[in-house]
Amino acid sequence: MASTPLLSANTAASQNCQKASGSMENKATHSSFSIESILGLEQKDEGILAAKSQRPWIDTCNNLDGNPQLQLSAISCERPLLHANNYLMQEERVLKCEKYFSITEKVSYKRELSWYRGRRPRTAFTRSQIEVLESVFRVNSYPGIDVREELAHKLDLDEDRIQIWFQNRRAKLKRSHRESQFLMVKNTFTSNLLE
Amino acid sequence: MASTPLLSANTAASQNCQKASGSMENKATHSSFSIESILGLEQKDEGILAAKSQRPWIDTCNNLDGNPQLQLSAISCERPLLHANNYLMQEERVLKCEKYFSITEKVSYKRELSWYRGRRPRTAFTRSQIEVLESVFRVNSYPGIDVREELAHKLDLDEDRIQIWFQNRRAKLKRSHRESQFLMVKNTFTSNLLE
DNA sequence: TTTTAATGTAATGAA
DNA sequence: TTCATTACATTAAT
Repeated sequence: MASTPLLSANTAASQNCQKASGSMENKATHSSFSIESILGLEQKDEGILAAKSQRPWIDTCNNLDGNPQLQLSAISCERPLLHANNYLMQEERVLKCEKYFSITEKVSYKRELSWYRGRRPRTAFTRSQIEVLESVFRVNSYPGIDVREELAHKLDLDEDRIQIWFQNRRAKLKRSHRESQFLMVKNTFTSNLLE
Repeated sequence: MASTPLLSANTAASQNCQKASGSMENKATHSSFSIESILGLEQKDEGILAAKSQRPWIDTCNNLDGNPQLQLSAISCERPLLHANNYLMQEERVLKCEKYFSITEKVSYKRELSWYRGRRPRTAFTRSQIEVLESVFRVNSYPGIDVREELAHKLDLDEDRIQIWFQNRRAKLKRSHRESQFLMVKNTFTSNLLE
């Protein structure tokens, strides 16, 4: 086992490209990588000051405290900075903010945290909601805005949730198709070898 | 919950316009939609001939038996049927299948089970592998594809394992921070009560 | 029992 | 929109 902790690497190659998960081409530059590429590039820009809120679930914070500083600091970091220092600072800020919530407004500690992380709390669809969505998906995997609005109303969900659900569902279908295609090819290939 | 499956809708409005995600204007025509708009458009294309199997560890089954029936029944079910009946049937099939394995090929009954359950056998990282992973994690908890490939090569692991490990490691870090923060809140709260 | 590898999927951003 | 990747909840192996 190589005991070199991979931290002594160096030289060049500071690209941040992400490989397509599941593809096996491009072993290009399998040589070494720089410290900079590990600590990587934090070229995270801040597209702050957007006009309309892209994160409606954060707005609930507005009537809970009069300290915009807290929201900004919590929202501004797109990438949740999980490494040591920044991460802790982040958490502390969230904590301070939490003091401004009343008991009743405080849904749960975890939920607040994810809010201030700037990420929408994960929606848990009910079984019946899934059933309806699936039944619609079977006949139309590309519902227009009208269908989505109708679904949103009938299922008591945001239209955005519907849209995202169909996007993810299409991705899942595509994945499963890829999978079955692969198996077919593989089986054909191996059976050709055997006969 | 509305039990009407939304398939009985009707009349007009068959546009397929996509709303800008995140905007909340234009509630135009929030009325109903036609069957045609649901059934519509099935313009499914298939980007076929994609490369990699999503469950490569199942492929090893090929050289262990000449009974594709077993593989098919095992693979075809996405959710590995964890409830009573199906699960038991599954186990019996695995047992029968196992007769075809030679001693050397038979790793362990449990391992076979997890294969046929469609779940990857749990990877047991060595201590030295963990050490390297941890040392990299300390400086960068979001390694790019280049770093992951490098790690995979040096540690003799699949790149997928590296990726999953970092995902779980990030989740663990988050959890521990949550917990310590929670303790801090509780302590602050109680000490405020006491003074 | 606890820890953690593996899985499924909602959410996000880039192209 | 797709696509890759993330967070997060859950399952299950150790």
